[in-house]
Amino acid sequence: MRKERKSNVTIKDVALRAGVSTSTVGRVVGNYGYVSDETRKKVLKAMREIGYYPNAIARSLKRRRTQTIAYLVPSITNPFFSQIATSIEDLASSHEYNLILCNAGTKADKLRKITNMLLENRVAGIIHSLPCTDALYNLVEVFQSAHIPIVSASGSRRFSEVDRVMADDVQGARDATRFLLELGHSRIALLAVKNSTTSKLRTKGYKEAFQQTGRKLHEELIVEGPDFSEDSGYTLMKVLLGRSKPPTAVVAFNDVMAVGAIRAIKEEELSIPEDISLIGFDDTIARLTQPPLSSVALPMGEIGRVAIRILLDRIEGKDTGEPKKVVLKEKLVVRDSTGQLGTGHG
Amino acid sequence: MRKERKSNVTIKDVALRAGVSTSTVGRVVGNYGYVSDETRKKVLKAMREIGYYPNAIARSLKRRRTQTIAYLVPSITNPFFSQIATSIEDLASSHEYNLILCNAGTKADKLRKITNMLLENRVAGIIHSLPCTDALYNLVEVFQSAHIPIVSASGSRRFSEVDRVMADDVQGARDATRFLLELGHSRIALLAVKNSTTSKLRTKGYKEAFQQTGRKLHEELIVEGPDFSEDSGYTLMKVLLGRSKPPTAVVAFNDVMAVGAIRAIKEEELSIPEDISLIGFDDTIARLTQPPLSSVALPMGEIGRVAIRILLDRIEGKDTGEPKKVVLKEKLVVRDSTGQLGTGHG
DNA sequence: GGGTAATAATAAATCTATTTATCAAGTTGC
DNA sequence: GCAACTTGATAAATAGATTTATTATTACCC
Repeated sequence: MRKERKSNVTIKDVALRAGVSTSTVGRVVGNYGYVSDETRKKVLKAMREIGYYPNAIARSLKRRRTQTIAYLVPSITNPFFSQIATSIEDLASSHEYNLILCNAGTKADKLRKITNMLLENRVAGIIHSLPCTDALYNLVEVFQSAHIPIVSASGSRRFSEVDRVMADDVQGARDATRFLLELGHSRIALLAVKNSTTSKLRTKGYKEAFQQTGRKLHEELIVEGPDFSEDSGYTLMKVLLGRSKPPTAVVAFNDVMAVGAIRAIKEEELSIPEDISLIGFDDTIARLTQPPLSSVALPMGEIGRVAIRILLDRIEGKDTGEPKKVVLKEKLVVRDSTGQLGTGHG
Repeated sequence: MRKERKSNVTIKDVALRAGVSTSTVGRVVGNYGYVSDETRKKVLKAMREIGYYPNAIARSLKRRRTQTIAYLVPSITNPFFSQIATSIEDLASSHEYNLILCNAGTKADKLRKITNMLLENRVAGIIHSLPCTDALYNLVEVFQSAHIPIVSASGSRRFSEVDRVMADDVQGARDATRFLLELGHSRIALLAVKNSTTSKLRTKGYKEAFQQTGRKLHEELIVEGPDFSEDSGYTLMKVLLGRSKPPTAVVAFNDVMAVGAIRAIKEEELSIPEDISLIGFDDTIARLTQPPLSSVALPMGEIGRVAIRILLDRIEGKDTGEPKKVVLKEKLVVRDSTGQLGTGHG
């Protein structure tokens, strides 16, 4: 014989059962105002007995705010975003906020629809990792004028009126390149990607490393692929290896492209790191490659945590200052794909 | 000079502007009852002019139901779950439902907290991919008695009163094993995992393949690791290769363990597939291994789609029948890690 | 004991959209 | 011409919790 838990038990029923007014029950539930210990006990007992749990909808309506925030991503299957999502969810949940996850995809229509949905649902704030598009412009404008805070977590950097948290791609690429330079390499290739803001920043960091160490930069070793795929990495690496003066080290835009590069290198019967050193970016599948790949890890967890903290401060009015811009360090994780120049037999 | 979009524009303001009653506006927005074309136009015009968008909270309160469903997973970073999440989100969104994503982790407390949160927020239904635990029992019981539909999407199979959608692990493992048997292998190892229901089912399928083809099963080639990690795969494979009669083919519980196995095999200077054929499960990173791994693909997208369809039918009362159990086919994707027995030089 | 303050509890208003009951006006039927 | 019906719009009740204004009670001090 189990207790039937009806969803329509209200504060009124509790009040009736406890023999007090609804407002008194409200004060017990909401933990505000004056309630004597005796009354509180009575009320709590009644609540347990009839299986009451508060209605968040009604509460939101009255309070004119919800405990819901949204996180918008291009694609949740991308581990980069899902890790940010995890850390956001974690902190949000411990502050009693619910997270709506929105897969915005790449179509403008979808994002417009999501924008409306979030407005109608009166979300308390949003975090996004979206690239700059017209639909994002629209979203930012609409939420700004509705005074709902927005934070970009490794999303578009273009809106100076929005709080932004991002990884320092320049520094990450610089560190990776310097590491290779210090190992004695100077013919260091960069596998980049066309039309990518991040790629441009990493290229900048790559160049800075040469400047800072006073070493000669070989412009022709910067090659650009059409996308972030393994194939792209493979093709670029093939081209480099086909040249009369191939590189002795390579920085790839991400781990997946690095995997493509590994395939190309092995096909030419060269070995890593003896003949060629290789560094990836993202540190997602780097542990699993053969040999395990040195890779620049992005602080996904930290990006999410900082973003949600800023957002909560904005929501709760603890921070009314100017829009923030937080830049977080990237960190090179050294594994077995990088080695001193000249240890090879090439 | 941009139009200030205030969040507190109500149906009342629209009514005032259009010169009609609030109920009339309500009928236009909600698209019910009698409204003359002329009046409708007037109202729509007023809505546009003052930037009105309906308040989903108030609507939910009155209608006594929300357009929100929840998807519960152990960890969203796992690509298996994030792919299911994507397909759920997709269909939910096109049916005007919002998705709350809940990372339940492994702690019972967290799931209990989520359970309460979802109840308080009056979600219309939930889908989960959670393993069987006490906290899940509690969740199922609570939602059942509140008459909120639940669907298990590749989660616990134990609740016969809940709709369940799952992949056919027996069939997947059977097909993979048969494929190897047909290539001439008979010493086929299985890298399993302790205390895993899925592992037990795959072991069953593995055994069935031998029975069906009338081939001799080597019990000693079924080995169990403590978890699903790469290390676990590596260690198990090392043990197998150390034996006097090592296997000529291996079925690994998942792709990550297969990567571990690859590492072990290469360490012994053996090659794939010449000396040893290898099949993984999940088809997540299989494209990226060296050589590209043959792997049993699970129908994540289909699982999500079927689950959300069932859930929506339950929510909208279109399906009031007995709990369903839908079993979906797994599909072996053949790449380069599998070959005919005896082509090797071992 | 009267006056002030602090404490407890209540009644009633509020939040916004939906929906029912109601009313007014116009149409049809006999 | 009056009842019955359809159409179009309105007023008011409703959903469930919060909050303000209000009343009742107790405590304390001179």
